[in-house]
Amino acid sequence: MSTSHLPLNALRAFEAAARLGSMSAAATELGVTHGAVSRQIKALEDRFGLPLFERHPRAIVATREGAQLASDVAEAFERLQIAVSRVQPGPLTLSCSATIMMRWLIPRLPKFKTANPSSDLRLNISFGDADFVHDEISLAIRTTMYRPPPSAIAETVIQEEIGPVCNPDYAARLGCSQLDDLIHARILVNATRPNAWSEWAMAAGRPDLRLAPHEIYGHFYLVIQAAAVGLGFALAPFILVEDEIRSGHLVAPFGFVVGPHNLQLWMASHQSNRPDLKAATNWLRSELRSVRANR
Amino acid sequence: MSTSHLPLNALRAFEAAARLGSMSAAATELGVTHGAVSRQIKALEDRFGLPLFERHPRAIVATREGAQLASDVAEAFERLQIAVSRVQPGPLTLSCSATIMMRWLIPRLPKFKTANPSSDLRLNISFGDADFVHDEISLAIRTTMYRPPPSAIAETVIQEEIGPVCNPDYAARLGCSQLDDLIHARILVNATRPNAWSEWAMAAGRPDLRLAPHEIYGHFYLVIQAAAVGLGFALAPFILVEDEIRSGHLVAPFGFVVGPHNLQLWMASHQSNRPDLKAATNWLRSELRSVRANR
DNA sequence: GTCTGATGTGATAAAAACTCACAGCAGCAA
DNA sequence: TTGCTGCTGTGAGTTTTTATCACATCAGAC
Repeated sequence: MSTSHLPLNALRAFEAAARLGSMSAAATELGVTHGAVSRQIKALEDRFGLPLFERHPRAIVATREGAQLASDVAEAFERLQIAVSRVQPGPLTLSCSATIMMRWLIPRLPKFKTANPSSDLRLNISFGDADFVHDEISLAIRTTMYRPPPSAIAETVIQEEIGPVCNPDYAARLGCSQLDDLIHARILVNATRPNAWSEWAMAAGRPDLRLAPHEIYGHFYLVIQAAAVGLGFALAPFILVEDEIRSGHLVAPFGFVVGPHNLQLWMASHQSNRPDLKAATNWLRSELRSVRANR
Repeated sequence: MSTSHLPLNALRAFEAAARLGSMSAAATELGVTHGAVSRQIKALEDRFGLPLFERHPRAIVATREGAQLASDVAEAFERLQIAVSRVQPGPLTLSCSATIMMRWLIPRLPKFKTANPSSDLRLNISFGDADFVHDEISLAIRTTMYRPPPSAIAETVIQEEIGPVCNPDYAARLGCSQLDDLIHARILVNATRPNAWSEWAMAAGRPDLRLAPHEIYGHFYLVIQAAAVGLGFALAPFILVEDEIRSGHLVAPFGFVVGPHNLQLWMASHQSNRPDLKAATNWLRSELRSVRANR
């Protein structure tokens, strides 16, 4: 089968189904009905004369050949997309966690827009692994808790500084003269960083300090919000509470210490020639470097 | 533009047109009319909002963006094709020059078929550069006059042995007691190896021997045929005249010497797991190694 | 000046892809 | 068991895309 007669659309439908593990999901992604995807995949299987999926009542599982094909085809489509995006660069897409987005990036966007008036910007909320090609991400802020994917170039920008923060009245009520006072405090925890408190205790030179969690929240900004209204202590990176501390809504009676993680910028390597990406990288790098607790 | 909405068919038409430098040629390759290709490319240009080709009355020339896109897209399609051919291996395709094909490979095919009865074989005539992916070539015989493409793994099999050959009556008439007798002979030349005679003179230890060509032929087998009917001396690799020398239709009064080129096998790297390719490679390697002049 | 070999395009035909609606399947819960 | 759910498969019919055909246009070649 020569290049001239590759069943391109069928391969795309197949790749999506294999990646998502579902024809219906692939159909949604492609903006068609599940029947269309089913037919395309059937046609592909007929053409190859072998099954690409095992059908189970609630799921499809790629066969050995199907999995191999899907992986190879996915890489080829990824390259195609990169090729096209070079000709048609989309908006500059910044990705970071919901919390950094809400508490740090969005408040600074007007400044960014002023500094980069011609930038066509789009925001993407995600944390951890990022698919730079599929999600068309240009630039991401991540911690070294995660490794950059092969399609991205990582650059460490700053060490994360972490510390316990709470409502000023709560701090006054509790009395915060020494770290051990925290034992009597309500400890608020973020589910995505379950070890944060013990990491902090280690960094603060008190690895013996065992603090039992009172509440666990799914998002960092919920933890911070809870702390701000006096429900206890959140353990927060300075970058996420900088504004509240300046405004007096939060206090950090024990200051901040350098934690075990670094903040990185991940740049889409296939977009590294975009001038707007370079500008945005420079701007973010410099803004992030100015985030330092007054410890 | 996300992967889900890449204009795959238009990109394929565009890639073919860019590669062939002509929409009509692309249309032929794709098995459609030139109008279809013209429309696809137009649609692509409209979509990107920029011209991909400069139109000239007799030719199209890719713009800077077009050339970049074509090259990237070509690589992606090449990967797609490799991915598909892994699932659907086509026939085992052997490529060599017309002369090796006619005079060496085809006479030995019955032997090959006996040794590899299950092989589905296809022959491809070409020399010099080979596009292993597009032409679906599995294995090629080439000389070191050419470099293997990145998609192929080269293995040197044997040193080419070259020598002047002619019709036995012609040799008798001329009298061939020493190399200088060639000065009075009619020298036949193959256009694809214009330096062969001087390379041979060098290899034979007589770099001073200048032999003026009398006739130039476009194909090696024409040169050999001309020599066989008594029109003069051909300078031939032993592998191409082995059978004629055995049968007495040609003689090599000055024997053969190791020439400047090696014979190589080029294997399609993306097919290296095919068992039939391994078998064919082994068979060809061993048959080629048995080609040695009795010098 | 005409011919030639290429591409562009309007109208129309063919093919491909898609939708819809329903069927079938097996896990799950009552 | 029985019905419910979430998925995939498929016949019939429709929509959309793509291709063809026939002709137009262009500028260099002869």
